[in-house]
Amino acid sequence: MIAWFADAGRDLPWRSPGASAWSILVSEVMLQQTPVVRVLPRWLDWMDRWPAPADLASAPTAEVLRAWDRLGYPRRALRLQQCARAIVDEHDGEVPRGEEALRALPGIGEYTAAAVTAFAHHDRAVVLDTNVRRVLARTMAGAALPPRSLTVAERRTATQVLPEEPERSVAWNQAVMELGALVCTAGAPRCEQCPLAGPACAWYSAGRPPAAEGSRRVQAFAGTDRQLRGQIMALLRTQDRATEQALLELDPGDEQRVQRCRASLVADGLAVPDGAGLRLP
DNA sequence: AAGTCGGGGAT
DNA sequence: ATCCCAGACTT
Repeated sequence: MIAWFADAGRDLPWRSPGASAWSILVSEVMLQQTPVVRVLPRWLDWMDRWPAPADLASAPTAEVLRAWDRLGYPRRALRLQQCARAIVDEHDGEVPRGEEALRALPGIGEYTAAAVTAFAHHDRAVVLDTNVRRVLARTMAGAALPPRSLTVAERRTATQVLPEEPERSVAWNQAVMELGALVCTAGAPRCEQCPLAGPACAWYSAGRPPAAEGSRRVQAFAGTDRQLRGQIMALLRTQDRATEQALLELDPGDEQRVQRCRASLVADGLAVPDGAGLRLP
């Protein structure tokens, strides 16, 4: 796996030897539910503009939200700035070491704390993202896809296969994630390119049986509050403010929905009232 | 354990 | 149209 990564791994800027712990943390937050190709340009601009936690901490929040652009889930941008402020206030401006201290930061959950521990501090940590879960589900459990939510069995397996030696554990984490992203993909896995194709993979050995028919039942997007909230945020990013008229035009048929979304954005701190309209905080 | 929260490219 | 993406947080 580690040899495969050395040969096939992507050359991403947050993996360069000169990348700071903060820049790696920023990349991990941006990559939460957002593909690499879309994060790349935003991350480059972001790090050029706010290279250290103190820079982001003192930036106008409206500019932070604009720089976040269309990465999605803009609450992540808000939390990232809160994270920067917490690092400045509580950790002397340095990304803290240790999963417990990292998890106490806004927007840093189990996965990101482990990823920063491994990739920024080069300490041993059980990194379990969607890619690792899928690779382990196939190779170890013989299943086409991992369970819907993270289970204790998955944590146990991931801990079991993680190399003891810290440097190797970091390389392993990086390699398994990359394998899941490039080869052991959700849709059409490229088993012919996989170093684990064969006895090393239970799913491959079993003839790649299809996933059980579990209705994933993901929330639809068109017509939801999520979509309208996104449209409102897009409006606020490009124009300085949005009038009530402009907001209502986003969904002329449902004023209730517009008002509901407007109120929820204010409640989330993503927008502030501006007369009857809205503006960025 | 289930819901909510963006957005875009692939299928 | 549906799926999927280096998840976090609330209920």
